Amino acid sequence: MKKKDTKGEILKAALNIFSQNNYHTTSMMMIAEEAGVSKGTLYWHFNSKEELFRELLLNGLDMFSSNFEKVAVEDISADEKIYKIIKFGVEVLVENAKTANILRNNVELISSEFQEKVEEKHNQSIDIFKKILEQGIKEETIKDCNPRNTAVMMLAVLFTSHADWLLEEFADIEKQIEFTYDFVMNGIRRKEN
Amino acid sequence: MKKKDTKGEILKAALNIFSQNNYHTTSMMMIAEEAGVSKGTLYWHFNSKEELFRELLLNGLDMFSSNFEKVAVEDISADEKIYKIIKFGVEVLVENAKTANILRNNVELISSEFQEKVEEKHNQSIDIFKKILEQGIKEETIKDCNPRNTAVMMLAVLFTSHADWLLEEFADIEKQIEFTYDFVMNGIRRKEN
Amino acid sequence: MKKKDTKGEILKAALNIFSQNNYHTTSMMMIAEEAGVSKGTLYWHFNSKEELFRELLLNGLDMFSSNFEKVAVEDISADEKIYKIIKFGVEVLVENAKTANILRNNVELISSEFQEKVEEKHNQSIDIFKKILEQGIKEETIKDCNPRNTAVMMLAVLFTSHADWLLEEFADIEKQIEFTYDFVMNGIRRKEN
Amino acid sequence: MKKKDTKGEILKAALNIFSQNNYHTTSMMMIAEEAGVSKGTLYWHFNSKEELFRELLLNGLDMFSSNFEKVAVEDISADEKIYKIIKFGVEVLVENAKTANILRNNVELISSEFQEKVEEKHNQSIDIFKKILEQGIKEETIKDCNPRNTAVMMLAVLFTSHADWLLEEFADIEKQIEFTYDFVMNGIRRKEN
DNA sequence: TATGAATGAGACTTCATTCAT
DNA sequence: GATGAATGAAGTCTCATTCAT
Repeated sequence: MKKKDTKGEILKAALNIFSQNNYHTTSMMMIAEEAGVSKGTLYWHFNSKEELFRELLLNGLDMFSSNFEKVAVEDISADEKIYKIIKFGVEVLVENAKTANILRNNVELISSEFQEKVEEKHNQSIDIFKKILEQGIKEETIKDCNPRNTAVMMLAVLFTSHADWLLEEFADIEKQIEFTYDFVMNGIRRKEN
Repeated sequence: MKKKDTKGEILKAALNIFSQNNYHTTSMMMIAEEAGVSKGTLYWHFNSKEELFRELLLNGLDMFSSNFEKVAVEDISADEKIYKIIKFGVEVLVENAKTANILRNNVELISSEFQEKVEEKHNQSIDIFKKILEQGIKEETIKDCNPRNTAVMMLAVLFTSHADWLLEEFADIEKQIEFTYDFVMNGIRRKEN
Repeated sequence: MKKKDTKGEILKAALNIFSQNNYHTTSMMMIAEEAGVSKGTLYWHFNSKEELFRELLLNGLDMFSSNFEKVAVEDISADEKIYKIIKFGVEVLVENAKTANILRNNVELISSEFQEKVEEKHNQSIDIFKKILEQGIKEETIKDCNPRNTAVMMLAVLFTSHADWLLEEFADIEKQIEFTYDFVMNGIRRKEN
Repeated sequence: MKKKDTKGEILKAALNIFSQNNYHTTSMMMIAEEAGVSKGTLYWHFNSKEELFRELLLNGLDMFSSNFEKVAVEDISADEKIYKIIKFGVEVLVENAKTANILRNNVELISSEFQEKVEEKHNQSIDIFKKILEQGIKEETIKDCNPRNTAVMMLAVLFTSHADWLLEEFADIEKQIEFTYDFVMNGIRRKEN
């Protein structure tokens, strides 16, 4: 009784292919084959390669910024918010390693119009981080840093690294969250007693 | 009486073009035009587009890892080494913004053989950082973290973020170095007195 | 209680679209949208794009040749026949501007088999004109020209020109008929008294 | 010692193919094969299919309007000018039957920008005819007609018909010229003595 | 050394047509 | 009768690469 969800199949296939390659080395043919449909079918469901890619990438970005936002408005301390965001970030990055790869493999993109949209999302996330940091400064748990630059660094830490490791040492996500949180909060210097 | 250094011109042109675009959106024609030579000339000096790109990218990576290495073997404390490396990293990233862009815009690459070489360089840098961290742990100035993961994070912090800012708040490189060093060493938590 | 005349709607829509574009720039999708039906419906009523187009074009051609024929067999002088045919031609061309455009925009066509059919209709019209001219020669009102070539020229005059003008000077159809008739009958030379 | 004139070969091949088919039924592949070069070579010499077609069509149109202009400024009577133009038109149309076919087969075209250029050339020719007719009216050899409409008709007569016949009855171009001239000047009515 | 014409594989995309529902 | 998803052939165009000069 259930209809075939071809569009879903295509998106799944595209996720696979785009995460292993990048926008330019991925061809519509590759996606069609992975999805088990014809090239024409791709164009029935999406107007262009870019539109298909957009849907994937923007969905991915949304997954982050929307959740960041949710944490940001909770009625908890900045410290807890940072922990939650890192926890969420690491978990999602691990579970959606493919999406994360698409994000990573396509920093640079196609049409500038599109690029702007991506940057906008990026800036949204940075703004959210910034506000949390400002809250923390007011609460006197975060030191009086430049919030914007610090936000950029936190995002860099969150996005750049995790997928690379998992296969190696941190099979244990919990440890990875702790590690990341500690790095961001305390840095690497040994506290002298 | 000095001959035209055509190969040099080509490399300079390629640096310009590759830093504004990426590997796949850059065509040999664009490079030839920028260099003021014909496409054929490109192929006299380089066997392929990939080889030309390789020279640029690998040179860029070398610039970092070789200097990291130099710092690593100096007879100074780990703490000082970290400072020097960050200082060097930020300065070079700023001065060689174009090369840095190539690195950023082409995380993902072409042939897997090439990709391995890039990863190898990357791992070299990580190893150097790791050793410095281990030195620091022994010296008891760095806390007892997982050195490899910490090294990855330091590299992420160093590479991902700087170009974005410069135009904005940190016209002053010194401040940027301080900021980065402080972030890595102490994190963002406020020290209670 | 009248049923929806879907086939009629399709033909009307096709007339609109084909008259603004031409066979190759008109897609089945465009016609389907204009008709407010799905592409599948088009294929229920017509076996192919060509068949749909054929119906339109051949209908258009028929409108002319059948009326020409009617005039041809009337019991009037050749002179009167020519006037009637020009009158009819101009009027119909004006009223059925869309059909006329289809005729004009698709001189060259698709399958040669089809093309032959179009040429056949064309030749039918020429033959009718030829006979009228021969009648006129016998009646000594038409000069002793080559009737076939003259017929071709009359058809050219009739079909090629009218649509272009209407918007300009001849809002008045009567004048246009007079002008065309005079051009064909008397040419442009001034009669000397 | 003579170099291969590849661009010339391509144009010749394109003329062949475009005159037998039309813009949309002619593919770049067909032209490449006819010219004995690869598809890529077409794009070395022309930026697009449209540009290639443009060169052919606009050249063709120029051939006419430029020669019309030359006749128009000669110091002869309007009557003689008309004869010369018809003579030239018929001769060229016959010799360049292929170009003439391209003109005929592509009344409707591609980009509207292009279409405007074609219409401009068309209007140029009409203007030239108009001026000649006005001269004739002043000289009292042409009757007092509407010059613009008459010009349109003359052009229609000139362009629509000739190629079709030659194969048939008028192997003799001279006769064809006479016939056309007579049709335009005197129409078909028999002069009564 | 240098050029630029030529090549051909492969990319994106369109669209007439089919067919299960 | 009608729908719309699916197909696949065919078309335009790009571009790394080669090669005769």
